[in-house]
Amino acid sequence: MSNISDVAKKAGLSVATVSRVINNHPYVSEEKRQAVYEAMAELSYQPSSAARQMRGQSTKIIGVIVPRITNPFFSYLVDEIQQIAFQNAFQIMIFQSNESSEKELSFLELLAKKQIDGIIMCAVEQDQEVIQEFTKYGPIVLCNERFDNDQLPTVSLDQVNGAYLGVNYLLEQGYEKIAYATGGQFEEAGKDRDRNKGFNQAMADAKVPIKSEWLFVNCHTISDGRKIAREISKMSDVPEAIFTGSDEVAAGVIVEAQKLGIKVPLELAVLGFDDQPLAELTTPAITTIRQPIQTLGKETFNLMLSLLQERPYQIDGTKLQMSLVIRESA
Amino acid sequence: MSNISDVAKKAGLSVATVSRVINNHPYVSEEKRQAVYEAMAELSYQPSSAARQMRGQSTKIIGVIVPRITNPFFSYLVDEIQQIAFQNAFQIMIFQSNESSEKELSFLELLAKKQIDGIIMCAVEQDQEVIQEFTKYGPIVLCNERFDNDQLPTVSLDQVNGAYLGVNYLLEQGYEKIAYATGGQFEEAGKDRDRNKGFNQAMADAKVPIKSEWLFVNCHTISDGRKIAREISKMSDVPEAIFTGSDEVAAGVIVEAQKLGIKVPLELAVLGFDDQPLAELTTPAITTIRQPIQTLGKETFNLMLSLLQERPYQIDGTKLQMSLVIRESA
DNA sequence: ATGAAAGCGCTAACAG
DNA sequence: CTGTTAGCGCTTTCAT
Repeated sequence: MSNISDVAKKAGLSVATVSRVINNHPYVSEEKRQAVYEAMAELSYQPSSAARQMRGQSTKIIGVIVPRITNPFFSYLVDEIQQIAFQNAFQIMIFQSNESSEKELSFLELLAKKQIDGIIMCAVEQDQEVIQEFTKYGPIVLCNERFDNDQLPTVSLDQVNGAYLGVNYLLEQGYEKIAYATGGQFEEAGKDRDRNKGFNQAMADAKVPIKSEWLFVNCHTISDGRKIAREISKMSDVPEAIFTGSDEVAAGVIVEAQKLGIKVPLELAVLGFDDQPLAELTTPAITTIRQPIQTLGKETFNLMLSLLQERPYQIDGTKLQMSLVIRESA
Repeated sequence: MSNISDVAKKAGLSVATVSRVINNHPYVSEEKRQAVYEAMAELSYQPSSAARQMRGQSTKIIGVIVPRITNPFFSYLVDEIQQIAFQNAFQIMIFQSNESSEKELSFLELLAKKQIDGIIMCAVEQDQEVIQEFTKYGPIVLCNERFDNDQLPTVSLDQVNGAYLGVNYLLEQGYEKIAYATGGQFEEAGKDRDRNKGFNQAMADAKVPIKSEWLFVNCHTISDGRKIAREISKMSDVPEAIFTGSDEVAAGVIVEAQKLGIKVPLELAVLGFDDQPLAELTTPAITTIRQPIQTLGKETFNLMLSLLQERPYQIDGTKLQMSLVIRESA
């Protein structure tokens, strides 16, 4: 590997001039600039990123924390972020927090070590104060997660509205006995609180009571969905419809319900969330709430970029709307 | 951020000693070692990775190239690799080549820039010589891809056998009019050539002729699968079964076929590949060839690690067997 | 067993 | 416009 002084020697110039050319500084004559380019090409020179980093420059790497990459919602989100990062000459480093706050902390520390320029958090396990503390090392932006008093730069979708949209649709279809599967604990302040709020609000607006037996917590996977279907099948008072937190859960409910002889949507209407590819694969296909993942990813990265460059950025919220996709399951 | 000399000062020792402690060198008295640890803790000192890299040390980052992370096969593979990388204190950097050889090349160059220690290629777009060239900068291991005369360290599954297994099962079920959807071009030397070989072999062994109209090339997605179903429905001579290159394609075929009134598996048996979660979601559920992704990921990373540490590693091929998972679609 | 000091490759004053 | 030079934080001889 050749270094900057090899290039300088070859071009018959000083390292400073070479450095200036690399960094597109003004005040270099066109003639010498060309000479440097030639020398770089001949030596197939690549500036050492380590050395540049040490000089306090950026790493051109953004960390992205997700709970788990195998969840299609996140793999699509990461895909989007990575595409536009690549266009901007950034690499991204994916971290899976696996709902472990220690793991998350170890990723945050990479920012302190200056191994990455910034972090996009699509999952958060720490308290706000802890995260806030790390912002002094570099920008941290929250993506589709938020704290109630958001001090941190955040791009998020209106989950309250998303849930309201879904539950309200169920209500409009005439369903009143509505079950709900949340990814969190159905707590005031915990995970998925915004969706819970939307659910509560829609039910309250329609003056339909919520039945606590029909509340399923901590549901994320296909097999969680299957479990729900089994539980429902054993109930004496069964719900007519269920609003789930993801298409995967919905798919699980549908598949298992049918195995148990429960007709969907006739005996149990199922509403998904996300609009993942698999939503079209089940029979019946899943009616769901579409989250604009592409725009979400794009806006998040743009916000990160503007923070890095210390220029203002206005998020275009109009493109971040949830929408209802009606198929067959509800 | 405090640096090594802050720690040295605090501990009343030299930077050299601190460095020795950090790197677990011998010849440091237990007493001073403790003093250093204390000072590090008090200052919450983190060695700068940039500085270490510049000293020719490793980055503790492995790059992983996949075609696209949204493909569940790869997201599960990456998940597995990342889990065991984390256990070994490595970070992984995911690159999506999107079937573009320029993109792939730009990732390979990160190895030359010493920004990463090694590369795991789960997709390859370059010629072998090009890749070989980069091995002088660090280890490159192929994962589930291979060249015919493999010079490069490789962990791969027996795709010939996998395909043979599937097609043979179809044959055993009495199907003779068998269609085949490959991810490549059905060429002797191109992509998916091993599976093609398995297909050809199984058909030849059973003395069943291959019909070229029933060969579909370049199929990867659900919508590719749908397209196939539509084409089949228009044929005058229709196949009785189809062997696909992935569960996604199979799912697309199934969903669209049923929409068109073709009964699966009665009128068209469908065989998938991978055993992805979605294989259980369609009606009928997909009969498929299971690839041992977890073991594949683990063996690949272990091989990389051994290369990095320049010690030998024997891949345990017995755990890398394909298997047939019989469900309902064939 | 410990410390002083020489770089690793690069950028950014500073001087011309 | 261009060159000289002092570090960035760390590891590693080479002394002691």
